[in-house]
Amino acid sequence: MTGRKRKAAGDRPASTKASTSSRPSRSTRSNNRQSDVPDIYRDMLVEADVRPMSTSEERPTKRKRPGQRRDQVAQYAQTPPAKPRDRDLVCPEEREDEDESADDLDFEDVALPPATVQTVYRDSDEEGEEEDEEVFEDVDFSAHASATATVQDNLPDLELDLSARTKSTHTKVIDRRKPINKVEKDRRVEIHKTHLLCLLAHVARRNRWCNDPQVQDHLRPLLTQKMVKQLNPPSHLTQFGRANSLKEGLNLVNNMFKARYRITERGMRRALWAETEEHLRDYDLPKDSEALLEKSEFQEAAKSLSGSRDVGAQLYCALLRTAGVEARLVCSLQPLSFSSAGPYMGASQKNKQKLSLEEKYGQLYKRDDSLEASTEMYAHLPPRRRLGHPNAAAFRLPEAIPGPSRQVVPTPKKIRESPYPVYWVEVLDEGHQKWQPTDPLVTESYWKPQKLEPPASDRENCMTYVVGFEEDGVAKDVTQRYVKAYNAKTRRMRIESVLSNGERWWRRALRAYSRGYRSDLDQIEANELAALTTREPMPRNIADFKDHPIYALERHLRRHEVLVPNASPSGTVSAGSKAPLEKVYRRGDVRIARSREKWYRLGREVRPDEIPVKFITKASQLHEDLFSEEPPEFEEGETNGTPIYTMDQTEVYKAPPVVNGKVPKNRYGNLDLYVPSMVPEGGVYISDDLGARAAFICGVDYAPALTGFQFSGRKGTAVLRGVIVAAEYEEAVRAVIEDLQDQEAEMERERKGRQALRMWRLFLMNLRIRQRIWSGVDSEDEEVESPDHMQAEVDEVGDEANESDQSDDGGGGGFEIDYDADDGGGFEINDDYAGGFMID
DNA sequence: TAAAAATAGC
DNA sequence: AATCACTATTTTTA
Repeated sequence: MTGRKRKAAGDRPASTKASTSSRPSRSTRSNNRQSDVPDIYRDMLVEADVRPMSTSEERPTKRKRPGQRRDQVAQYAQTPPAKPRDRDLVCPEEREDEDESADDLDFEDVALPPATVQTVYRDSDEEGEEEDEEVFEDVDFSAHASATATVQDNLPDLELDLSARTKSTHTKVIDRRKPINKVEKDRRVEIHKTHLLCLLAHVARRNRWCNDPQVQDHLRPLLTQKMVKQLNPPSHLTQFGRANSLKEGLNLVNNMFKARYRITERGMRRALWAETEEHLRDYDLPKDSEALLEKSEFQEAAKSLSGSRDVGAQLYCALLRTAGVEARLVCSLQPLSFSSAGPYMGASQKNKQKLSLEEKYGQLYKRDDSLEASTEMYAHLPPRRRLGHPNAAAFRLPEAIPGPSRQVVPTPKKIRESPYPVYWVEVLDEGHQKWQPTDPLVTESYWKPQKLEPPASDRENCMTYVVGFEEDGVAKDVTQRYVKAYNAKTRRMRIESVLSNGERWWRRALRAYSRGYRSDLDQIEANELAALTTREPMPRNIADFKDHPIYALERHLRRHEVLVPNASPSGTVSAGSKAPLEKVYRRGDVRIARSREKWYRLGREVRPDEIPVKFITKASQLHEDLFSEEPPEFEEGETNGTPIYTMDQTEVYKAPPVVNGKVPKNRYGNLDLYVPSMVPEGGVYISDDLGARAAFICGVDYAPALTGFQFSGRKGTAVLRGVIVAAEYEEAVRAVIEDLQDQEAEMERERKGRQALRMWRLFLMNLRIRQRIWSGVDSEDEEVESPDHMQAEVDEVGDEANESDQSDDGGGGGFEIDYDADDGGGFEINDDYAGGFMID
C-alpha cells in the first residue's frame, strides 16, 4: 500500500523535474520548488491539474482523466480483496454516512452508481486508509519549515495550464442560457480548489515565519514591560479580569503598532477572472504590490516595519507571539471564484461600475497606469510571479481609466485598498477559552468579529474561507465566526456548495495542517462555530432560500422533491412587500421521491396500494403541453406523469427465496442484485467473475448477479458481476474458484514463460544471423563464440518456443522473425519476462 | 437615487 | 437519466 502512494506521489514530479531542467533559466528554482511542495500536496496538485509551467510543451492537449483513473484501478486491482464483502454493494447514500472518516485519496467526484463496478478500487482505497491517515498526521511542521509552495501575492507558484481548454470555451458562447457548460464549470472548480491549496500553503509559510527568532528579535524592542504584563495576566484574576487585561494590552500594542508600521505596498486582493486572453496578457500587477518572497525579506520588513498590510498583520502576529500571547495568523483566502458570476474586467457595462467603485476607493488605480515602464521592476521575476494564472487571473483597472490619470504621481502614495483586511490575528482569551480577533492596521479593532466581513459589493475582498494558523502550524477554518450569513450567502461561494464531497475535500485540505487529535479548546471552538451557524437568522429574501441547508421553499423544490405530509412551516417570507406570503419549511421536511423502478434499483419496493405523492411529467410532454396550450388531461387518479413515492411508502425488497438449491431468476436469466439486501433468502452472493464457471463446474444452479448498469451515451448495458448460489453450495463453489484462480495464475506464468522464450529465440536468432554475416568479414579463424554451440542453443530454444506458439496462436512458426509479437517487439526484456524464463 | 432583489426569458 | 443556470430587465427598498 505504501508503494502505491509513493508511486503516485513520486512518478509525476520526477518526470516534470526532468523536463524542467531542460530549461536552464528556471531550472534551479523549479527544482527547488519541486521539493518545496509537501508530499501531501503533491497528489492534490497533480489531481488538481497543476503542473509546472515548463512542461507545457510535452503535455498532451487533452487530458484524459478516465484513462488515468483506469490505470489506478488496474494498479489497485492487483491486490484483490480477500473476501467479498457486503460493502461491495452499498448504495451511495448509506455509504456516505458510514464512511464519514474514510477520506479517500481521490479528489474527483466519482458519482458512484448504485451498484458498482468501481468497488474494486473503492475497496483498495479503504484498505489504504490508515496509511493515508498516518501520512497526513505525521506531517512535521518544523521539518517542512522551508518546504512549501512559494506564493506571491495571491498567485500560486505552480501554474495551471489550461490554455487548450480555455480557448475552446472562450471563443464559442452559443447558448445564452448556458454560457457555462459543465466542462467549463468543472474547470473552474478545479482552479478554485488548486488556488485554495496554494493559498493555504502560502499562509502556512507566512505563519511559520512569524515564529522566526530573528523576526521576533527585531520586534521585541517594540514591546514595553507594561504591554507584556497586560497581555499575560496572572491566572489568579477572574475570567473578566484576565480578558480585560488582555484587551488593554492589545489596545496598547495595537496603537503602537499602527503608529510604527508603514504600509508601503499593496496586499493581497481577491483574484478575479479575466474575460479574454488579451486582458490577461496585458495584465500586470500594480507596481506597489507586495513583492516579498523570501524569509530574509520578511526579516527585513520586521526590521524596517514597513511593507504591505498583510505583512503588517503577520509581523503583528509575530509580535504578539513574542509577547507570549497565543496568537493565530488569520487569513481570509481570496481564491478565484468558481461561479462565473463574479466580477470581470472589460465588459462595457461593468466599466461604469468600476469607475464608480474607483471613486469610492479613491484614486487608487491611477498610479497603476504609470507603471507600464515599471515592468522591469518585476523583470527579474519569472512571469508567473507577475500574473495570477496564465489564463485565469485578476482584473486590472487601468484600462478603463482615461488618459489624464496616466501621469506619474511620485509622491507619498496613500494606498487605498479594501477597507477590510485580508490578514488579521486572533488571540486566545484564556479565561473564556475563546479566540478573539484583533486587527490593528485596517479596521483598528479588536474583539469585534463582526467588523471584519466586507460587504458583498467589495470587489477586492471577498470573505469565503477564513483560516487561522496557530503557532504550531495547525490550521482552523473559522469562517463562521466572521460571516453573518454563512448558510445563506457564504456557503454558496464555497466548495461545499458545488461538490458533493466538497466538505470532505476541504476537511482533507486542512488536514494537512491538523494536529492529529482534538483538544478541548478545539471542541469548544467547534461548538461555538456550529452554534453561530445554527443561530443564523432566517433569510429575508427569496433568493437566499434557494439551496439553503436549513430552510426550503416550496417554489424551490426540485422536480422529484416533495414535502412530508405533516410538514409545518417554520416561518414565512414574501417576495417584496406586496407579494403573497410564502411558507418556509425545514429542509429536513423535504423528501426525495422516486419512481417504482428507481426504488427497486435501491433494493426497495413500493408497498401495494400506496398513493403516489406526486406525478412527474417528462420534459418532452411538458413541452408538448406548452405548445398545445391545452390543459393536460387529468383523469381521476391517472395522469400522464410518472408516479413517484417517498421512502416511507416503500419497504425492503425481498427476493423470492432459494428453494432446494434452485435460484430464482429474472426473465434474462439473471438475478437483480443492486444492493446486498437483494440477495434472496437461502442464497449467497459470490462476487467473483469466476463464479459462473465455478458454479457450472460444480453443477449447481446459479444466477449471474446483475449489479447495475453502465451508461455510455443513451443506452445502458447491464453489469454482471459474480453469481448467486444456494448457501449450501457456497463452500464448494469457492473452493472451485480458488482452484480456477490457481490454474489461471499457472497459465499466466506459462504464458509469460513462453513469451520469454520467444524473446530469447528472437534474440539468439538475431545473434546467429549477425554472426553469420560477420563470420566472412573478420579473420576467418578468429571466432569469439563457437557457432556450433550457438546453433545448438538456438535450435533448442526455438523448438520449444515454436511448440508453444503453435499451441497458442498458431502464428510465428518456422524461422520467420515475428516482429509483430503482441507483447512488444524489440529486446526489452524486463524482469517479468526474465523471471518467467528463469523459473522455468 | 442607488443598490438589492425579483422576474422574465427559451 | 435528467437538468436549471445565467443575463438583462423590472421592481422594490433604504
